[in-house]
Amino acid sequence: MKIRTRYAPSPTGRMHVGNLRTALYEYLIARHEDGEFILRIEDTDQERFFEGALEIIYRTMEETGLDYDEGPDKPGDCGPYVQSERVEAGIYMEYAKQLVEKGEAYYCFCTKERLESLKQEVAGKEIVVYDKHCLYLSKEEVEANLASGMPYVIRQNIPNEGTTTFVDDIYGAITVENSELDDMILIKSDGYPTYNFANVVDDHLMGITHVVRGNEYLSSTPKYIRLYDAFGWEPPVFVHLPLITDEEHHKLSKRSGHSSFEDLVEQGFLPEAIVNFIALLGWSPEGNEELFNLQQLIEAFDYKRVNKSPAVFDMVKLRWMNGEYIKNLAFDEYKKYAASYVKQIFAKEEDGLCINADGVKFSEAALDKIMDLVKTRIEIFPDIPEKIDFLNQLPEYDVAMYTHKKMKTNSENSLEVLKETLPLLEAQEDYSVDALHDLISDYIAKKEVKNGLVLWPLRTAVSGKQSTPGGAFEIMEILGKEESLRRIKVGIEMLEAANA
RNA sequence: GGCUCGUUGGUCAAGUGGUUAAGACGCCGCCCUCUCAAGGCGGAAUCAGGAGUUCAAUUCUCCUACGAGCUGCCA
Repeated sequence: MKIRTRYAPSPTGRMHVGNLRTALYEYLIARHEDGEFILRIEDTDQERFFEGALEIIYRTMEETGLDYDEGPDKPGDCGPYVQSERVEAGIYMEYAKQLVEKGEAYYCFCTKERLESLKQEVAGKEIVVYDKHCLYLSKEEVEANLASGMPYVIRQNIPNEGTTTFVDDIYGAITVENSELDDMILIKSDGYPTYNFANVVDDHLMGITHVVRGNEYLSSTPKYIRLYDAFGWEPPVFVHLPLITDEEHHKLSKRSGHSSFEDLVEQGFLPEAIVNFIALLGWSPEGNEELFNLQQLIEAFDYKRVNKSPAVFDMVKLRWMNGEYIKNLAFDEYKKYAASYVKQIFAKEEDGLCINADGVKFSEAALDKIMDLVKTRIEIFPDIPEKIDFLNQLPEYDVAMYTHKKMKTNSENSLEVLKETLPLLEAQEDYSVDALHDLISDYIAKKEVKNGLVLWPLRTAVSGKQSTPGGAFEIMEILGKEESLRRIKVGIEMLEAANA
């Protein structure tokens, strides 16, 4: 039989990474076996409905590459794919009534007040166990209540004796006492089904073979099993996933900065890297490889290798992985993301040219060089500005920076090097890296000193920073002759003042 | 409180009744090097605790501890 999985989010906001991983695994399980993957919108909670959430879902599926075969915007044979539309079609009520007729469910007219009175406090928490009060209403009473328009819900009738067992493909056999299972509500008083009910009905009607969902449903799954049994339906394969936590081993929260896919993208992470990273949270491939694109994940994904224990969402490793993806990006692709971060450091932009605080103009080619320099040195795009800010303006730096023990430089020999190279650089027209390299190498060779003795002062003068992406030649090439010379002269003045 | 699930280095994790208990991130060191990265090489670091089964348990069983989830007219 062909595998069919579904991703069934509620449109309540941004897509949480836990949900995204569930969607990913559902997608992967289906695609690995050449099966079908469908999208179903579970908007049965009218209060939590969030305006734009549907668009977020579509966009996220698009950006992550999780294409589905059927969904609200891709009609198939099992529509509609939005639960509120299915409510209008009367689907859930019809099935609920079937259950009532079978005695597997019943109308409940209990008021809020009565339910309140059932509340008990245990260990600081309020819990309600429904007492099946309305199960014992006579048929006449029920008819009369319904006729009078009294509000009602429909509840599942679970016996107080016996046990219910199901087998989860990851966690194995799970058994619970029926007496532990509450008579959960199937149809709410507004006529909408609860998640619990709609899920079972839709999964069956849509031919879902593998139900993949978070661990938090593990302990309520026996109730679903009883629903399948009550209908006489074959239950699907259940695949429950371990949860994802923050560094404190708590459920991911908004505060921790990794709560949603969109947050991550806004922080400068690439969708592909996010997908790759979350795929490895709760699942591992057979080999040692860790970098997988979606296609490779489809091939490698054997859901039997999903593990049981919760996983911490490690931002540090995500950053590393994102850096790997950035390094592997083709330059043109990389440029699309990086350009705005490079441009933002400059004072202004005129006629497509970036102009720095001192009026130095940077060509398109110079910008490309900057981006290239920074490509292997960042993990996320927002890392760029602070690495190249010195290009906008020579920072105020301490002369002490010219003194470097390992380079064997000090303020005296640094001054000497700058003064000696200045005329050479003034005479030089070609400021390409290669040409500068030849020029200075020649000077170094004649002077018979180590590279560092010359290049450290030059790089310092031209950048004013302890560390920079690229070396003296690269920086001079980008700054151009005029600005490079100006900065070297500034260095000479500083050193002369210090040595005086 | 009850129920359910989980526990291999700081983190992601492989693995098995007998192994020197993989690999990755991070950390540390070395090499390369004009700085920072990248790259290369190396290092420290793990089977929650206790019983039992067994010739042998990280692996099987039980208990304890700890953690998480559920216990909604939320999903």
